[in-house]
Amino acid sequence: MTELGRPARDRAGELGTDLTVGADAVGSSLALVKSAGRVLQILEMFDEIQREARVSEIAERLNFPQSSTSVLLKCLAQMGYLDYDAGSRSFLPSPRVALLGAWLDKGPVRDGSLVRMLEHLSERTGGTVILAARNAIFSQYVHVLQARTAMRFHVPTGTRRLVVWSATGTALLADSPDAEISPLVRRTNAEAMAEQPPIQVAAVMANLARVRRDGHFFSRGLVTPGAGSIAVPLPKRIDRKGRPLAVAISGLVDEFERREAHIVATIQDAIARFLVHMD
Amino acid sequence: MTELGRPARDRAGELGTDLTVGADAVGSSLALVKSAGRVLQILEMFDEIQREARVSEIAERLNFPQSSTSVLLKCLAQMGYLDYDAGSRSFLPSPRVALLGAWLDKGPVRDGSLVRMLEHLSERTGGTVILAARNAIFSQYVHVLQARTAMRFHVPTGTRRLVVWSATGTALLADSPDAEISPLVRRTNAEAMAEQPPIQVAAVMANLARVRRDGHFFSRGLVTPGAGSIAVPLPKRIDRKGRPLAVAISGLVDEFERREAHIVATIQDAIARFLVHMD
DNA sequence: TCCTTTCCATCACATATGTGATATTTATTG
DNA sequence: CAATAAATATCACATATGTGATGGAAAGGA
Repeated sequence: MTELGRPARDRAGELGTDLTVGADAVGSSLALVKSAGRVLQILEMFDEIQREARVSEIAERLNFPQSSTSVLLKCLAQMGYLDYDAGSRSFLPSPRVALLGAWLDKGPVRDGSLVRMLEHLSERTGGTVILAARNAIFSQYVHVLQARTAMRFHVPTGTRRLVVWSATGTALLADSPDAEISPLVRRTNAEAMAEQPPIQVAAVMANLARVRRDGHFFSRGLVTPGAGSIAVPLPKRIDRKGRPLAVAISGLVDEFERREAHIVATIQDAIARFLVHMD
Repeated sequence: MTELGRPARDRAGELGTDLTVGADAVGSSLALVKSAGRVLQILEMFDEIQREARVSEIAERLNFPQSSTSVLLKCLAQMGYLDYDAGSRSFLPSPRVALLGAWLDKGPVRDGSLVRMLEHLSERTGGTVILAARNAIFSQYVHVLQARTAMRFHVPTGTRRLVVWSATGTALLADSPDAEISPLVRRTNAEAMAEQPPIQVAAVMANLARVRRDGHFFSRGLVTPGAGSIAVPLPKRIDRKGRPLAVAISGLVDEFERREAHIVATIQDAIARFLVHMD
């Protein structure tokens, strides 16, 4: 049987250690087609470690059984999506995957300036840096740079939060017309009710008002107790199709209380500096 | 130049119509894990059409059963790799996939100048433009721009040719030490013998000598009768890890006979113009 | 509006896939 | 060079997945 409970490394104890924030990433029930999800998890894992890896490491990191991992990797290599180095018995994404999503963005995503901006933010703030996009009723973390501090929240790529009730989600909704909000909240309450107490439209609207007024949104443990997130909507047109994107920095709420102004300034400066040259 | 024997499916009638060149792309026996391959085929298909698509179209293009396609696409959307637009019932890769392979190349692949070069070649020559990388005993077509002419060979992305016996393969091997060739030919004969008569080391070496001397290799129906390909090795360092890549233009062998010098010049000019600024 | 056509979701069975256990291979150590 | 440890491949079964068939929903036409 699969182990649905969180593995031991996730025991968050008392804020004294590495908090792993809930990751419904891709696994479990979300994957109607198991290996479909795994393929992409593997590619995303490489995105994170940026070097070759061997079967055992991949199996361990992603919590796949070793035997399945072995078969899947071999298959991906045969198809030419991974290169296999027999000497080191290690795998690495082939040039073929580099082209997979390339056409999607002629702008900052493709030329790397968006990623550079995220790296810059990571260095400057030390916090967890998150790039989020909307997916149905969720804000999904599309790219995550883990925090550099000793005490940190670990947030896997692919993590999802309710778009109407999270820092990144609020930022993503900043440009949506008011008329869409209320139906969205209803839908959210309908679909995600089991896990959350119902969300109030008024509260969501209040958050939206703030992000629209201030240009950023500070969530004080909106989702994860102890965690603060400062989210900022990215300019439209970052994505080729104009889909909204948002950045957020996450860290300890107490620390972020104090540094709020500075962090906001850092983010906005970074956006201005790194994302100017859009076609 | 000897002409290799080949399976019946390549015997393409009288050259009067659109020849579909054999595509062992990803399907069939190659996919030890069916849906793993399909996921990537889907992403590659979007790369080709560069717009949203609906279930039926995707199923048709890729020859997947509609029911399976439906489930798989829904799953990918749930995981956030595709965006689903309920209005048009269409799917499109999300920004999440744009980042998948981005880290692999800081250079021409990532910033798009490689792709621009390929597009340029497509416009200038009208032929099928192929980017190939090595995968075990194969040269695999990593990116393909279909020809613009009425009479054309259709070559799917993912197609594989023997690296020791194809235009792109010969170009890929140009920088390999001689000592590697003979074992590679033996391995090829061992693994692919059933489909091909044995390949002679001497013939391969002769081809290599030509590509090294001329900087390009013209295959006159080496694999596909009626098709000519002119392949040129790309400079090392295009790929971050220094893996070899090659471009090729394919078309009618008779026409290419005449245009050979011009096409070679066009390719080499394009390489010089588009791929100069490598880090 | 109703009829026709196209497109998609769903079902239940046949089958491909995932997995724990185990064998095999490769690396490490004495 | 054994002997041990680590890593990966393989096997056979349990199970998740793929699929043709079917019905329902949306789009198009009269």
